Amino acid sequence: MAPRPRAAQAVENAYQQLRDDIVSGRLTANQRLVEADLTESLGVSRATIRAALAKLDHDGLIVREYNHGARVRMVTEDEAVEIVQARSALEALAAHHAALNATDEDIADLRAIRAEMPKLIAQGDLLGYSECNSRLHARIIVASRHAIAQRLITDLKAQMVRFQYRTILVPGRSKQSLAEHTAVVKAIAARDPEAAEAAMRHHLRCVATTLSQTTGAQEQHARDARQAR
Amino acid sequence: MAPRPRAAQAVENAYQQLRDDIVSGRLTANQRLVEADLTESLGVSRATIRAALAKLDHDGLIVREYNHGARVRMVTEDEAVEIVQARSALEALAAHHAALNATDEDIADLRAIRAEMPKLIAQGDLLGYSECNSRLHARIIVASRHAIAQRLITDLKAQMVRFQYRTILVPGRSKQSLAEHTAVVKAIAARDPEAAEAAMRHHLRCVATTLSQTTGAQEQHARDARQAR
DNA sequence: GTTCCTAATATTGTCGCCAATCTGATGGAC
DNA sequence: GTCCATCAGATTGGCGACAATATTAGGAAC
Repeated sequence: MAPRPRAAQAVENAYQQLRDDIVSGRLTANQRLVEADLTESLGVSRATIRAALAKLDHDGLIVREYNHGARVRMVTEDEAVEIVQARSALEALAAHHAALNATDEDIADLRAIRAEMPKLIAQGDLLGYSECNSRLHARIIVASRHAIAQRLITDLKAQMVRFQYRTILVPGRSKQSLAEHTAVVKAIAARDPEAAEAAMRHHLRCVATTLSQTTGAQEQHARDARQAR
Repeated sequence: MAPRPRAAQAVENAYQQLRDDIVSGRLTANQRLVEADLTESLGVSRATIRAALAKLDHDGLIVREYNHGARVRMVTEDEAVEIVQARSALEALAAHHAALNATDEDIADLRAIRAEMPKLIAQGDLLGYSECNSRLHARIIVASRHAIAQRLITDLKAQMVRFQYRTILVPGRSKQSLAEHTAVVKAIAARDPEAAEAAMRHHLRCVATTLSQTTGAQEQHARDARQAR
């Protein structure tokens, strides 16, 4: 029952370190991850590196081929769009179930989170808004009581980290986003599954569209950074 | 480019062996998987066992807790229903994209597979029908050209192995299933995304309902087999 | 000059061992 | 008789070394 500090987890540390390096872009796309090198740079054994690589493979952040080692698997813009589409399908499902299963406490929380959003937009704190956005989505999924959807969406979001602030930076997007979120919360509070599902689907379709439109300079940048094995 | 027989992969063998043991039910629910025991029974080293357990964890077939080892994670009926619901959302997405992206060859394949189904039902070969069913679904996903949906659905199906023949055994279900599949193929062939999505959603909703109805004697059996740590 | 074969190197796959941690039991104190 | 501390057994976490495989460089034959 105790929190259990349980520090000094070698694999967890190595995993987090590598994950940060990939997400932050310190490791470029398709870059090879040689286990011996990681052993030296991270100061842990190869078995530990190997376990960490297995977790990164699980997250879809790297690809491993037999006897060929691991390479950084940078998500392309096209894949990001596909991920948002898949999230759309799953979060619509979650919204549906949230409308069916939400408790009064769930709904109070959702309303509280949504109420924060206009303030953050007014302050121009887009980073804070994006974080608030994530919290709202996460809370809806919890309210849905749908464990499978929760797990899948969490996994998908892990692969989207590189794009998490992309859409909200588009001018005018934040206000539209707020309206969409409001509609979702309202439908769940009204315990209308169909409306909640439709509102969430609409919201994420807009996100996908916005994401597609940013596919220009960014894609060029990705090509520049790419390097052969 | 060569197929590369590449046999005698220790981890792959151990993984397949354990996977079969779990799927077939030779390993009961919540049973502990002690690495030392597996080392002896499978005749491979602990590092190999460990890698195999990581893959099984990735598949969701076992759960691993820190310093507590691994236990068999038998999917319950309730979770199976959730998995079908998530598949429904994702396969509806795939059907939508299949209608958008299918080539003439894709459609010809889909029609060919669908044409096999009535024969198998007439012969009473429900196992063959179930296999044909899987092939049709898989072919639709390939035709969708949606890599993310394909990966997620494949992962979900891996967790459903224990229930793969459950629904088709329900009397009268096979004929209904055939009609549903026919509607999906027809909508994709007509390149009507909305209709394809709706048909697939309807089909999997029926599967989920059928699965829920079988939740009785089976669930009792699961409770009996359960054992403490 | 090109191509194919061979060998050297680099990298991953697998193994056995020791340390850290958790579980359960035993024994003493109240 | 009950409860808590201590200790022994069991099990996993982490490490270094060896074997298997792929990549690459070099040289010989045509």
